Amino acid sequence: MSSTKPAMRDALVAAAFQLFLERGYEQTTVDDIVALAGVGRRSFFRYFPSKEDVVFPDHERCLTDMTAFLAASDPGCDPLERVCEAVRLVLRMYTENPTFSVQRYRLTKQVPGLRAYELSVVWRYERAFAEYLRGRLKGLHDGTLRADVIAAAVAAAHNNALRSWLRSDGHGDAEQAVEHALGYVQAAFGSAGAPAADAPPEDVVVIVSRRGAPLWRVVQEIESTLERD
Amino acid sequence: MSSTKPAMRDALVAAAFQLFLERGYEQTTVDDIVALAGVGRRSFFRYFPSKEDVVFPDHERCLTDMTAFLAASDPGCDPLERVCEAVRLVLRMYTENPTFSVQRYRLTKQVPGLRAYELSVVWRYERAFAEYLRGRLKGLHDGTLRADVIAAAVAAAHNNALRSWLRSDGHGDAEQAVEHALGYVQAAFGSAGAPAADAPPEDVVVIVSRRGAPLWRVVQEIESTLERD
DNA sequence: CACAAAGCTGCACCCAGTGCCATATCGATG
DNA sequence: CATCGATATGGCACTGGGTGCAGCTTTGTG
Repeated sequence: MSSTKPAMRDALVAAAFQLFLERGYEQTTVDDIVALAGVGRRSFFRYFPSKEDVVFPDHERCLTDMTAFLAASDPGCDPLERVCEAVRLVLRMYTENPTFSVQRYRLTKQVPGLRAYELSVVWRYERAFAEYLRGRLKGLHDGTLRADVIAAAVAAAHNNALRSWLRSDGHGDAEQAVEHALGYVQAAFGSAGAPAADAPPEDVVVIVSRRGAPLWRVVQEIESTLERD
Repeated sequence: MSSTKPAMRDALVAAAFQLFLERGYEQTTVDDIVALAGVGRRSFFRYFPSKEDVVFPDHERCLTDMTAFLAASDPGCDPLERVCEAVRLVLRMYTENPTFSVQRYRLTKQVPGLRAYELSVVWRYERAFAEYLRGRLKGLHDGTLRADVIAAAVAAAHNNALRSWLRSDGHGDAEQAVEHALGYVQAAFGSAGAPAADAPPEDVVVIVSRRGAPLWRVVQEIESTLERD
């Protein structure tokens, strides 16, 4: 099986986090880690391409899982909804190990190098969203633009909720927070993507403004909404 | 003056790019660069904290400029519009040196380390947007969430347009492309932020619908629009 | 038991980045 | 003009992440 092998890998992660937490990330050398884990230095780099990778041991797996999840989508489903579903998948990875996630959050928050690394990881998730959306929105006006913007918005919503949960030391309800944040994005782009292959082009524009709104405001709103096509 | 001093800095950038373009980034050592520039190795790190920084020589300045620009905003202006204005500022930095920007784009496209670095740079722009928007949307429902999501959307729109311009080798019209992309974002979040302090609550409802539009579509649109508040 | 494949280790090496100190350059001042 | 001090530069040695290689051990298999 795939879960019984990596005893050494887990030992390295454990040793690394123990040292990171008691001395700090930059004050810990790879030699320190392998000494504590009782393995050779070379073996560390067999399991982790770089020192930073040991902080995000499961992201690679999660990323491939998520990509596969998107690839296996029903071609008729709502693309935005599907991406939101993928986000919930990612969130689950964090909530499965709350204490670990919180510890990692504290580390990444104060070590610039780790923050940069995390950024590149998050970016890969966002790219996965965008690639999927590009495929679904292909042919539509501004398809790739929409795909990129929506992917970024979804990722930002996820991060916002996740970070607030992490700041609460894993006490709040992460699922609910993410649900709320995704709701906001879905409201903003509400099926602004592909209205499913079966729905023909439509021309419904709804503007809700408030009594007493300055006229220029209403006009602007109409213009900008129309421009969406 | 501030523009007459950094002869050495410019020489280092020139030497670095010459070597990067003819040998590749990773095949070029810092020693190679300083040898070509005819300066001491230590001086390189005096001007650039890391080898990667030499690829983005002006981002630090641009970032502080942009932050100052946002900080100097009229408190009554439309926040989203202001952020879009800031984006145009960033774009200008790219379009001022098209050939340089295109060369850099080719480098970052194929060197993972540089891509990661660029990511962290872009992230700082996005954070500047988000911080500004957080200040402007403070107190509103989901203020920070909106700020983060809108900032991400704006940055994504900018990047989408910028990258398409860079792929065209700087031939297309970058301004127009970014304008179009920003238009999409403004349509999606059309002043969903603060309706300016002077605008009191309004209650105007305008519905533009094409004859024969499916009713569920209208309802969905109404829901999503109402939720924007 | 023999043998091969895979995993682990140590070693030597490259290169980015840093701290420290010596030197040079230049402007102000007596 | 000489001197002094601030600032810019250069050289040097050192740390530490990351890699290629070659040898050793373990494990599974006939």
